[in-house]
Amino acid sequence: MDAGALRRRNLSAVLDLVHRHGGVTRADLTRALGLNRSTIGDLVAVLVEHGWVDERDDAPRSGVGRPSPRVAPSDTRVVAAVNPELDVVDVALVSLGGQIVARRRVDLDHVPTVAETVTLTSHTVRELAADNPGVEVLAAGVAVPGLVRGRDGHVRLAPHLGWREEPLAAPLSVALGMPVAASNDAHLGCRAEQTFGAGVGTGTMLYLNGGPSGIGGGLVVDGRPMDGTAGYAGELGHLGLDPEGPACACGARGCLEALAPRDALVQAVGLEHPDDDALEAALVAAVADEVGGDAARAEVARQLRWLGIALRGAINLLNPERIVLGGHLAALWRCADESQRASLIADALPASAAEVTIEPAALGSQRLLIGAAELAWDGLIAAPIDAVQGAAVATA
Amino acid sequence: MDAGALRRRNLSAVLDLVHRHGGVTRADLTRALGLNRSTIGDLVAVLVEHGWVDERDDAPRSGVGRPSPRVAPSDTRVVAAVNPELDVVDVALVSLGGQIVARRRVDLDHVPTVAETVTLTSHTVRELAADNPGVEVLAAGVAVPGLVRGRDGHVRLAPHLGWREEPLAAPLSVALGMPVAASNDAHLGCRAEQTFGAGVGTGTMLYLNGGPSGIGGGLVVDGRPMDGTAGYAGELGHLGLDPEGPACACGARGCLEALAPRDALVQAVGLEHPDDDALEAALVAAVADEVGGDAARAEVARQLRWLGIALRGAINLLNPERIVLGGHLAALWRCADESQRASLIADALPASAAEVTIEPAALGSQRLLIGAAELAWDGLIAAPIDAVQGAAVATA
DNA sequence: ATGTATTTGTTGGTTGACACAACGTATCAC
DNA sequence: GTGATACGTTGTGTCAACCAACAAATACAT
Repeated sequence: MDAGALRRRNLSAVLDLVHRHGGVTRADLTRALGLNRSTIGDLVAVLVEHGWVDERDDAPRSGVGRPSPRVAPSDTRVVAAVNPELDVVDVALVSLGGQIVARRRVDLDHVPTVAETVTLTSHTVRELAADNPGVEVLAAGVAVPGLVRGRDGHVRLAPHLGWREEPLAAPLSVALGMPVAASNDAHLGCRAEQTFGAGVGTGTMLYLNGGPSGIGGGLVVDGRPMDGTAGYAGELGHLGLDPEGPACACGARGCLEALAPRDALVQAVGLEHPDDDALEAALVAAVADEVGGDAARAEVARQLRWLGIALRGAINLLNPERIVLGGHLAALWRCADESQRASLIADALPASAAEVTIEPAALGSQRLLIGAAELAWDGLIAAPIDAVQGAAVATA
Repeated sequence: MDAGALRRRNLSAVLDLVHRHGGVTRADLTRALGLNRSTIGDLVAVLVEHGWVDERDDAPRSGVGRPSPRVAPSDTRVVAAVNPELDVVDVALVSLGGQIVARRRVDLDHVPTVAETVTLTSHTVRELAADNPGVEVLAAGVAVPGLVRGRDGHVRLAPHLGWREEPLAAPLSVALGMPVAASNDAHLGCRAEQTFGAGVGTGTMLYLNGGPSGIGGGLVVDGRPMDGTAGYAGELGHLGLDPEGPACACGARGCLEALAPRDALVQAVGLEHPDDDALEAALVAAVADEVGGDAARAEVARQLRWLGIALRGAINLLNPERIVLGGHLAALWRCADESQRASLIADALPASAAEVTIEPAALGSQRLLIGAAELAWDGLIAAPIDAVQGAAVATA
């Protein structure tokens, strides 16, 4: 590593801290990075000069001494976040600091193709940029419900959307004129929760998301997202738990996904196409209903049992610090009683079980877009100076 | 990160390359690290000056141009590696470069206590050092068959040895007068295979070891050992595969360890207390025996099926580049036919399954000691200059 | 044998990033 | 106000890595 790389690394570390905390004082930066005050001053000055951050005098007073200015993320630099789904393409502009600046859900009466997704996204990003004068869109990230090769953002298989072996990041990058990265939606949900949600500050974390099309997940190891060799890690839905269990869409038997499907919960509460919030509310109500809640209670207990077996394996394998549950798995968690919650990890090895905490996801429906934005920010935060000089920048 | 840290990092990177390859040319170092020739020259000079490496003219000639001297690890700097087991304390001195310089197995007629292990180790290390004049023993690493808290080398539980909540690294460090680290034996086997064995060069790797006391394992993520939050990761033996399966020593049901025990293979071939090599040979012979091999074939097939279900889950969860099998799991692999080998990963998601290769472990009975030595080298390689100035050094 | 191309080590000077010390400045407590 | 505290600012110093020019050692062609 040469001296230039050292500078890039430190600039990157400062920008990353500002991003994660949505603004920190210079004094905080000095403490967090262990660098000299004058060096921090210099680094911040470079970032200000390049337009990444602003210095403001609105930091909370923390005691005696000269107050330290707050280094705040620029509110004009944004990235685009995209999430194609069954009947909608969800697009947002997300600022440094992880705030959604603008969002538009483009409803469709059919499942989008890749080509449609590219053109729709491209139009929508331009519209959003036009509606928000002054913002610069620097890069884009896509959350895809399926297996995505991380290296080049190529979609291997998105069964839900009917996509198979389709390049996605490359054509979208051409259409938008900016760098584009794509990844699996659950991975990005995991990233979002780890950066801004229920997993803030954790080193090793496991995220499981239950959705209509199955159970996906993501892993964070030593504070960094772990995507596996090609980007396909985190498929917790396909842990084999019961050789005699029901057949799974993946071809095997007794996967967690087949044993704890969202549909079964929806049926148990008698709703049609509820969103996650509605399902959770109905489930909590049904479980609390002493008279008519038997079916719901039974299904919840059944799914919690399988979830516990899956978590046992994952905890023993990974010794995580935290497990974050999203989607219908969060709903299960919320309507479980204390003993059910305890039994979720009861069968794991005690040493590992003692250190793990389980939390429901915190970011709700913004999760995937924030995660996709994180993916887009990656390259920019890693090399903030090169990025400004080198990248194609779309300005409204 | 300041300039001093940069220097330390680069020194450390050079020393690490020399360690992993047992010697590299200066030209190789410039290519691998991307630093200037003069910088590499400087870094190597510092390491030579501090006694970590020697420069020799015995590099293989690689073509035209001035030959580059070989930077070889010092053969006098060693660490101690220790592996307490049921009826033996195995101790070795391991050089930079991963070579076992000296080894002594201290046989016992009983299971050693922690206190015995400490005194036996301490004596044996001094003896080995005395037998090898000139070597400096700089640190020690212990491979423990049980759960070890990585932070402080405290043994949470080693059922095999009857140890429970016993400090180990701390008293041994006092006895030896040098830094001591301890970790789980399967973790260290994993490290050894990843550094010098069947996993060299892999980014994400999974290691499973089958032994008389169960199935353990280790993980490597992005080229670095992944120990989990407290050091208990890698317990692949306790993936729950069958809710109706046999009870496991851990208290749960249907763990891989309970479904594919070494004992069952030993029984199937009718041996008593064979070592891994003997078991493997007998198993291969029995499976090839058309007349009398039915019992062995059946048990091998049964265990391979369960191993496949476990690997399915692990592959889907981690998308590893390589899976390394040790102990009786390697024996299973060696006597499996092509179709059985293929079916091991057949049920995993195709995208992940396509990228993974399975290999039997390569380092045999040296694995644990080499891994324990790696643990000891960690701190020294991370800060080679500070280590020499600061550490207590035992000289023969 | 000789010369040329190629690769690498060596040397002295230069650049750049961060540290340090001294000083200036803004707040709090009294 | 006054002192204590904490922090930003400025100029100087140090150290690590780079660079360019040169020297050395090999392979290969003639």
